[in-house]
Amino acid sequence: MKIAQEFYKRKNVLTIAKELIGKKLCTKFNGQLTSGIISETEAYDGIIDRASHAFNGKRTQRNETMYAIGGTSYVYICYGMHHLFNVVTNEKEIPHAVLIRAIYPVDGVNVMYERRKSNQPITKLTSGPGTLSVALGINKIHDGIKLSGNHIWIEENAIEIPTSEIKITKRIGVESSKEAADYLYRFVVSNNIVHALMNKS
DNA sequence: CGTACGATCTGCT
DNA sequence: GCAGATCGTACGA
Repeated sequence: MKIAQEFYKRKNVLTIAKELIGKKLCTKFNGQLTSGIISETEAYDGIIDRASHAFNGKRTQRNETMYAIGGTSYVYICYGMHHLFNVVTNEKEIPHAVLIRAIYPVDGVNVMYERRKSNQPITKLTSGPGTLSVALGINKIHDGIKLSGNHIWIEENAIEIPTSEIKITKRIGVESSKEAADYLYRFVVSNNIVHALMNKS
């Protein structure tokens, strides 16, 4: 069951980031379905968040998609080679976003191994924001597409993650963002926990 | 135009 | 734990 757009249009990006944990991120390109349980997210709180690309209302060709309506895909290139996938939230013109930092592979696992060209154990196959994009086949060409479509979407929880297993920490890689470096905007459940929960049911 | 810098990953130690 | 890879993007001249 695909998540309704109302979910993404809500105002509190932290709530959305936390609730995305346990949901299933899916892609389908050339008829190949791949998906995984979202196990790590980070919230980027718009123009008042120094770590956000849209801090202080900054608006450029790269981050234009952040100003789109909630439920839009925002993909940008990081360190010149990694395609990072975000979900835009809130209303149009309000540049909130949630970075998906890790998933636990579910559908199309063999396809994901091929795309990654790696023999990692399954808990490590898509455990970072760059690697999950490779595995799911997400590129910059998918920047700006709607999650209500049939290429990239998110489905309701496949499993329930106990709240006690979700850790809340500072965000990764934003040390230089002054006060924003200390915000507790990261939500994470270990892929080992997800692995155990998946194999129980 | 030229330059500096990342919301990272990998492999080696 | 750390250095190196690697290049699109932003921004100043």
